[in-house]
Amino acid sequence: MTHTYKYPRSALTVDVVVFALDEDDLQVMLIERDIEPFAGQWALPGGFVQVEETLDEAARRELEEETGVKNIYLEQLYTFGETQRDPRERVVTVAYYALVNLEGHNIKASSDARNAAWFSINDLPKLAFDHEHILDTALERLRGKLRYQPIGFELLPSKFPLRQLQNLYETVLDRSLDKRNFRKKILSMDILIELNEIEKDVAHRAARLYRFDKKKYDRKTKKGFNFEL
Amino acid sequence: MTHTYKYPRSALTVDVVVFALDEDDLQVMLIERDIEPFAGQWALPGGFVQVEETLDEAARRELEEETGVKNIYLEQLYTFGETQRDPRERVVTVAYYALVNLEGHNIKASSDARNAAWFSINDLPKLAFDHEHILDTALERLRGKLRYQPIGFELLPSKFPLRQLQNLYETVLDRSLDKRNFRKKILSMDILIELNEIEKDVAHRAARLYRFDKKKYDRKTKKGFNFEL
DNA sequence: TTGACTTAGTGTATTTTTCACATTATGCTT
DNA sequence: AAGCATAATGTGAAAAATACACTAAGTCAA
Repeated sequence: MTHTYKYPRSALTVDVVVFALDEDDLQVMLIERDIEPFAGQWALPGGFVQVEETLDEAARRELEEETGVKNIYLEQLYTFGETQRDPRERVVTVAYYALVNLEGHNIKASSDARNAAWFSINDLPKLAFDHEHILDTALERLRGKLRYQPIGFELLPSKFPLRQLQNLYETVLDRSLDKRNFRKKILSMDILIELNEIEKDVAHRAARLYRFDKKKYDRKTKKGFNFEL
Repeated sequence: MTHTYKYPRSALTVDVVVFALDEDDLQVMLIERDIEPFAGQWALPGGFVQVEETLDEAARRELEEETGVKNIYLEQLYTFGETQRDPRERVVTVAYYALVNLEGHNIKASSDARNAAWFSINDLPKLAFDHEHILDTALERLRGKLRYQPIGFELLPSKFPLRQLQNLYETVLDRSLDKRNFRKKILSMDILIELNEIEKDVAHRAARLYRFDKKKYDRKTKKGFNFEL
């Protein structure tokens, strides 16, 4: 069965930039394409939007189908509509970015027939389509957003030592921060719950664990929050 | 002539929220619809994206066609893809927002057969589709962006007294600012050129005029700029 | 021409925030 | 018990934000 329209229509897709945090690097999930165009090259997970689903639904569906990742922080990034971005025909793509923590979620890096894998953003392969451009845009947005919204916690397990949080900021913002000032500032925001729990299985003094208190944060004005650190 | 595809496709449109600054209010341009659905109701300017044009091009084209406004600051806002946002069929819209200055541009508020007009954001009519939601999103974005990017100048004529700039911030952010502190801060940013010119035809002491120095701004890091004022 | 009116233009003291910086504490390992 | 690795903590100086009130300049009208 086919579908006929009076005027030509663009195809509409979603693509998702999934970020996660390694020991010391920001990682992105990529998929090895098995069909043309760009067969064999790495690309962002994504696919066609169906007419009966919203864009967010499409992004989540594609992500789960292709990587097994679900129930994550997902936010629309930008819509890319250059006329020649796909060699076959006009394809407009609504890009999303997602944040996951490597530990909490059971990410099957090759759940599908397709090959999926994490790549450090400092060591990326050549990407299909304009996906490098999309990725750059996502990274810029993540860095920007991290400064005034507490989204970084999405990249961490639910319980974490302050050192890990600082590490996250240092990694994403790509500069080092003073430990005492960092702790002072983040604690003064009063959005963390200090747990009666410490790290396990570390070969040195164990650090206290904290949890992000989303409710507490939501109650605050949000306005003027400043995570510049 | 018709166009046939294997799978059904969403229609793709652009809509533009055009902001301008009145004496004491932020204004939005709206168009009175002459066809169903929502005939007779006010809506954002916009229309279908053609397959051979980019999204930005479509936004500028529609804006000029419907309101005569061109050569303005235009930025993509968000893409709205709820399945039922248009009663006829699935329509995904890429929303933009634009900033113009009322004085500089010759805006024909009813250039087309259609009726176009400015409305204060504090006194809006009922809007067609989900355009109220789009407008709210645009306003939130404008307020947010104003805090760390010097986009406010787009709403002013090229030469302006500091009072007008302050007024802009007060109007958009919806709070009052201290005159001395405002001047101190904005001047310390060193992004304005002080002109050897003063206001004309005012019934009191005339104020000195300034111009935004985009080049100077671009040379600065931009990072960490803070227009919180 | 003068006095009243309107808006422009300016400085300082206080508080708050940011920044730079080094030592002691704790628990594990051998 | 000594050594090692990381956790945890405070203070002083500098910079930025804030609160606040008067004089200057020009227009208008009597």
